[in-house]
Amino acid sequence: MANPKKLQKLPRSFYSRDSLIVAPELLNKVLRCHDGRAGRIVEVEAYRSDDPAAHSYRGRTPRTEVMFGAPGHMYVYFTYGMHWCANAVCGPQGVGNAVLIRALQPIAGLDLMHAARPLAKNDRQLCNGPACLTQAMSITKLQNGVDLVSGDRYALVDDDVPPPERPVQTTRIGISKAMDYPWRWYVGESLYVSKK
DNA sequence: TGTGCGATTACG
DNA sequence: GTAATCGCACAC
Repeated sequence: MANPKKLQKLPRSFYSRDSLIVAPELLNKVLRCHDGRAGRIVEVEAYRSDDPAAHSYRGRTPRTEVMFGAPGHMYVYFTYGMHWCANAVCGPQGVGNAVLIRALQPIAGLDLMHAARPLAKNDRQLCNGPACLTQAMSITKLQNGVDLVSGDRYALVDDDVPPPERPVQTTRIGISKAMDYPWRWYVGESLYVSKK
């Protein structure tokens, strides 16, 4: 990492704000696994309970229980019969905000990532999509609800690389509702985003 | 109890 | 362009 001596977990207060605020600030933060795997967040999308595209839009259900829980926890959902996607729960508890992590630039433990995701033909294909990065980082339903602040298996950390001054902002990918909301952000210079 | 559909990916 | 694949949410 850029500054190994300055690594601090994002505090609970970071997550307790609206996901529209948190999402662009998560760019360039680091998702770290206890076994050494780590990747820099280069693409995110915000979801909210007043947002027709959000899982939380129709209220609390068994699936979205974590999304309505305390901020700073990981909301992992299953989709298309085979894929897992990871979010950071944001906003006040009970509201249903989250930020979907859509792509990482792998920065450590790349050998372990390749082992966990053998279909990736190169480093760029390890984490360039929401379901790709969960494979590379071994995130499944077992991680649904883990605490990113006080837990020791997965954490989001700040290594003093600031978010980009001018992140690229676009509409979100792969949704069929609220398609006009410009709630996707990515690092424009990054080679590791899912789509440009 | 039944059914349509994904916050996707990989391959032809 | 499209098959793969299954749990969930909601209709019946």
